[in-house]
Amino acid sequence: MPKQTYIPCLLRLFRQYGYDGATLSKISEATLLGKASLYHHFPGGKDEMVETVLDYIQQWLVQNILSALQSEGDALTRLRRMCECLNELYEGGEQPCLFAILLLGSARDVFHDQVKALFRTWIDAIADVLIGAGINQKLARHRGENAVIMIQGALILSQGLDDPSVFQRVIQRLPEDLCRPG
Amino acid sequence: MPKQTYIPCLLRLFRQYGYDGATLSKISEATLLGKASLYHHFPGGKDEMVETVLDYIQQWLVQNILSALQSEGDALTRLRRMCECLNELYEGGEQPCLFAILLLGSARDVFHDQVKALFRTWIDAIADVLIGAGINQKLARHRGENAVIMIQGALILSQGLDDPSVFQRVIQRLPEDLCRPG
DNA sequence: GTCTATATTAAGATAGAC
DNA sequence: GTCTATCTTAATATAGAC
Repeated sequence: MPKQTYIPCLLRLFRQYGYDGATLSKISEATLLGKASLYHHFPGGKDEMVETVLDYIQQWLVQNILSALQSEGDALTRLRRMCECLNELYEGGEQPCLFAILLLGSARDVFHDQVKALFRTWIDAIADVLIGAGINQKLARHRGENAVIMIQGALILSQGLDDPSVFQRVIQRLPEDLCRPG
Repeated sequence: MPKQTYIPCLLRLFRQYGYDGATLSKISEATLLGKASLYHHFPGGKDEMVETVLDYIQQWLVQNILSALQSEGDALTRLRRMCECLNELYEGGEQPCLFAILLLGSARDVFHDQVKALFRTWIDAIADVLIGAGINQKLARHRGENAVIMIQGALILSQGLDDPSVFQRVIQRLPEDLCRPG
């Protein structure tokens, strides 16, 4: 099987156990591949697996989140489409964000630049929608950051309270919060 | 030295490397204690070290955060005092939150109940301040959650963008945001 | 592309001397 | 309370057959 096959499985493992906790043994078991086979697909080991998953998420971000933000309709509609995408990505708040996991594990330095770039892209895309809706540039930038902050925070608290309704409530109200005047 | 001596060092290590990344070798090096000495102080190994640090943070939370929230003055003043405490705890946004680290590592299940209880206590204390300021119970509860969400999210994004000013901006505006009418 | 087998290193943990 | 030395297990990684 081509290595793309294993991306969903790898994503699941890294989200469940974190970077350090997702051992090759667990990965071998979950993918039904021997360790040697894993190194055939990913010569760089676990780091290359994470890179591959991050590349996949970047693609997904462009084709879903950014696509929603640049779609037809007014700002509110587009932000709502983004939130529908997020609900899928994070499985209704039951799955954590890989970015946060990578930032809080021992491999922070390895993936930091890529995560930073992804955060920037995402924030800029939200800010652009708000600027298009007549909000001034500085405020739009802050609200773009706030959107990501609310999403990341809601995911943490949903995990912490073991209650995905926290995430649900946040993404329900987020689009209108972002569009509110001044 | 009594084991309390090593708590700040352990907290620093767990925040820097995460639960899985903070190995006994690193801990041994940082504390200047041999591994056998570490097991003398913490017979339960790394889990007991984390428990000890969590107990310390719980104490700190009661004596600083909760104390600020239950101090003299109006709601706005008390929430500002809380934010001053948070600025200290998270070193201006440069340090991540241990709760998030534990929730996103492989030891999630071990510490989940304690982290959950700490989140609940914190949220309840914020909600009580807002109820005292005339905000209705359900809204106060949501705003208490939102406060923790904003703080956790701001810490993640500060790490991600490598820019603590994100956290600074959030805790600056948080008290007034929480107190705003309806 | 996958396997078995194995090498190498590091992690968690303990025994027993001082 | 701390040490040296050691043990056991597990983690990353590779060699070489099929």
